[in-house]
Amino acid sequence: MNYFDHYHPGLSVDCVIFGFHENELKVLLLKMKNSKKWAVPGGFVRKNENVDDAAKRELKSRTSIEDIYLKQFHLFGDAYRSSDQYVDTLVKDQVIQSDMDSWFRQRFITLGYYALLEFSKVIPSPGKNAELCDWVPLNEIPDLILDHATIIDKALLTLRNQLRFEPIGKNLLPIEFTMNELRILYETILGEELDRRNFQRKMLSFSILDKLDHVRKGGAHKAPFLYTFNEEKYNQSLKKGFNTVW
Amino acid sequence: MNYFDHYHPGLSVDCVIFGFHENELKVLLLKMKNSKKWAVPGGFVRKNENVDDAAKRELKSRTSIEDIYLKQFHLFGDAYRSSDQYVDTLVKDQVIQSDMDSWFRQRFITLGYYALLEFSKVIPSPGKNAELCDWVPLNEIPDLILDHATIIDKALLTLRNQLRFEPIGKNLLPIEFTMNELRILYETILGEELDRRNFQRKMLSFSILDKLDHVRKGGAHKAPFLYTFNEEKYNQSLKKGFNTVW
DNA sequence: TACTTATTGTGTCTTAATGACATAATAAAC
DNA sequence: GTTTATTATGTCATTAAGACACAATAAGTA
Repeated sequence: MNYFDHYHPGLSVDCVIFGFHENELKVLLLKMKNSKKWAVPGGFVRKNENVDDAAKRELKSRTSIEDIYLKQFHLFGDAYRSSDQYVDTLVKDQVIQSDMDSWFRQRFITLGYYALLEFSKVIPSPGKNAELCDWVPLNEIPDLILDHATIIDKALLTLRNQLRFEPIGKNLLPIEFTMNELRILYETILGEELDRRNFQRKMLSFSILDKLDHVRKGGAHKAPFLYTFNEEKYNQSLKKGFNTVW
Repeated sequence: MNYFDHYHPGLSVDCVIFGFHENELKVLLLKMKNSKKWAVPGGFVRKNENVDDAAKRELKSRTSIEDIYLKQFHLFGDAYRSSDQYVDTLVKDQVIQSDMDSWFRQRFITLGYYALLEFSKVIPSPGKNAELCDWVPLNEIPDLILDHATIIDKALLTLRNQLRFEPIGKNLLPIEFTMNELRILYETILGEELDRRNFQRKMLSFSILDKLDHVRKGGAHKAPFLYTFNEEKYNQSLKKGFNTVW
């Protein structure tokens, strides 16, 4: 197969896939074949395919999930973000066949997407170019290829700013969750501690959560109430926006 | 000259250039040769050029301005955002020579940038592919090629959201301006009226403006004081951000 | 010159949001 | 039954926001 015939030249998409598990924010990464380096899942764009759809396609094949909260956040377009040395190692390690050499030696720009999804629903699948596909906590990111560390940083930064416009917990948490879990998610994304009581007051003031009549038993101490997003109210509030400041 | 030898394939940049003049927000547009349609200034990316630099280059050649506040805001990547019919008219109207035909018939994705600059400093220059380069008020946008109307809409939307992170007046207004001019700029971008007195209070609370000791004479009625951005305080505040909400 | 007019400069008041913190309730462990 | 850690809820002072009043003044008018 000749890549030049089927894909848009010099363009890739990379997806920073966020999940929340055991009170930690994690990203789904691929371990490269015959290498210690990891990478953000990514792919190429078919000639007649919307760029957004290429990202969706890659996401589905890595996670098995179809309906995904997915947003482009930045185009990484520096002239020398890839290099010949990098492709040399790919060929040497037999990650790519030598007949694809000229495709991979192109200059590539890459469009970064971030995805939010419920950890437990994901079935990680490495695909044919990777030997492993796994969740990695944000503070344990391993050595990454190319500028993928930058791509993750920028995704997190965008997510942090996006928090002002949209309560992203809806996409990252399971149907039922405690206020504590929601707050810890916010703290992780914002990188700062929030007062437990004030957070709850503010969150409830948005009127997008339903308090359920049962609690999460099993842990030590007092059992916390469970909450769920009220889809209808959530969508209504989303139109108006959640930030009153201007 | 063969475009394929010099430029990154299937990629363009388009710049939505904002200026503020006579209390109106305007964009700099190009009128296409032999056509009634207008376009946002744009260009291609050289093979060894950062994408950002390609946008800067285009901006400099249209406005003569070197140091520009410029931000990428969205990649427009739908598969059929261009069309063969469109290129047919370009060739027919001799906007492009027929030997460039195959270059222009590629599928193009385009990266949208918005620029903020001081109206009076700009020297509009149409270049060789347009017959006119002129400022157009936002509510008088003419018929535009391709998806350029969408590109402008999205730029304005991004600018509106950006207002929460950065007082963009600094880039759009001349050194000295009245509080009234600053407020009208905000009202235009936000698309809503703001209370004159509350706006002033809020703006001054940021402590990034210096009140000058002279006023703007000439208009009828009481002469308003002039203000200027205090560069040092502005940059300090920018680090912390201007929005207290989360 | 004195008056009119439209606009600017500044202040007040009420209400809402935020930040800091206190206390009671309760599930699990001892 | 008691202890312990956590959750649920409330209070209070401070700050920000929204609505609006009134004095000051430059230019035009009589």
